[in-house]
This record gives sequence, structure tokens and C-alpha cells, in this order.
Amino acid sequence: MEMTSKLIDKDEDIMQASLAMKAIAHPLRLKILCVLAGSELSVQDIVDSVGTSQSNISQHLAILRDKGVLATRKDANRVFYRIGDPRTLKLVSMMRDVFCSRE
Amino acid sequence: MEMTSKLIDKDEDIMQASLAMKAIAHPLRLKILCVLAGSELSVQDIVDSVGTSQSNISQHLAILRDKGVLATRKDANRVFYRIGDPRTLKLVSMMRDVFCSRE
DNA sequence: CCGCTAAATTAGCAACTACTTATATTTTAA
DNA sequence: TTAAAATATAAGTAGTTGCTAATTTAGCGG
Repeated sequence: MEMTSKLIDKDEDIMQASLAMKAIAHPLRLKILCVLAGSELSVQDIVDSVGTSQSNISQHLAILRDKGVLATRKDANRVFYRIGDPRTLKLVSMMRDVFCSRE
Repeated sequence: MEMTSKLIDKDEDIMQASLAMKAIAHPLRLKILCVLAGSELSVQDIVDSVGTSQSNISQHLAILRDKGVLATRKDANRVFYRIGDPRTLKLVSMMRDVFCSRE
């Protein structure tokens, strides 16, 4: 079985995992993901929740969308974002278990 | 209880989590962590396992050490590294569950 | 002391990131 | 058709990252 030697041993998996983490490892992007955890939201909703410029949010959304983390739906002149990759959702929820203070 | 709204809601926790992920979200550093999962290793062992220059490995080890991810032990003229932060160990093992292909 | 090995540090640089400001696109509403 | 709102894109730039090559530090054996 050889379970103890390496945690991940395929270079391809290493690459995949580190790309995914890189997409998430930014305070604004992580906050976007946390805000989107419950429901889909329009860009303006996200701007209001997260708190930076519309342009900046839009650029971070594009990064997450292009990497397949977020999916979008257009309704009239608004665009709604949601977490489209179940692995990311799981990853973010695991982050909470590991890093969040409890009270 | 309000469980569904946000996954992580404290900005401080967001910061902590994204800093931790940033440290890990690099192919060489993730590989180092995977190699160190089972046992402590000397720098030269890590260089051999991971495969880049000694200088490069040393710099990545310094990053991980300075962020509290790795701990060190010196023996004669060699330095042994191990994963010193249990949260990181848990995080990397969770990464495997989420991202690794199974056969 | 000297030479050898292991590891860390430094300097320099190309590439990339994250932001700001400004502009463009799309859609609705008057 | 024009104005306004929502979103995206573009351009410019300061700051950061990741590497290489060269040097330095430290411990060991002769």
C-alpha cells in the first residue's frame, strides 16, 4: 500500500492542486468565494459585500471564472456569479475548518 | 445560528487562510510538503526528491520556515526539515482528497 | 590550519500581480 | 434616441515573485 511516504506523488496532481490554491489564495478572491457560498449574487452585490472598486472585483471575478471556479448567468443587464466547481466549494469549507477561529 | 450566508465571515480569518494558502500554492513548495509528509528530511534529500537547484530549494524552505509551516533541526552540518504546523499537514492531506486522481 | 560538504544568503533580473483610472459595451427606461 | 446603470476591458504602473549564478557561512575530517 505504501501510505506514509508522500502525500501527493503525481506531478500532475501537484500542478492541479497548486493552480487551484493559487486562484483562491488572495484575500479578495477568498472573500468573494465565501460570500458566494450560500447563494448566487450579482456583481454589484459582490462589490457591496466585499468592498473594493467595481473594476477590481470584475477583474478578480474574471480570474475565477476563467479558471472554472465560478459560473455565470446573465439576466437583463446584470450578471450573476455562483461557485461552479464543487471541489472549490469543498476546499473553501475545509479552509474554514482548519483556519477559522470558533467561539 | 445563520449557517448558510457566508463560509468565513471574519476578515482576520480570511487573511490568515489566504496567507497560508499562498505559502503552499506553489508547485515546488507543495511538492516539498508532500515529500515531508512522512518524515523529516535534510535539505539535500529534498533537493534530490524535488529536483531543482540547492539554492532554489533553500529559498523555498526559508519561505515555509519563516511562515511557521516548517520546523528545523540541525545535526552536524546538515539541517533537517519537518512539517511543524499541524494545520498545514491537515490542509495538504485535504488537498489530496480533493484534487488527486485515484486509481 | 586546509579542503570538503551542506546549507544559506545575496544580487540581479525577467515575469507576473494587483491595483487605479479611464473607456467601452450592453441593457433598460424615459 | 438619449441617459443612466451594470459590467467588462484596456492601459499604465508599483510592487512582488521566482529563478540563476555567485558568494558566504558553518561543521567536519585530515
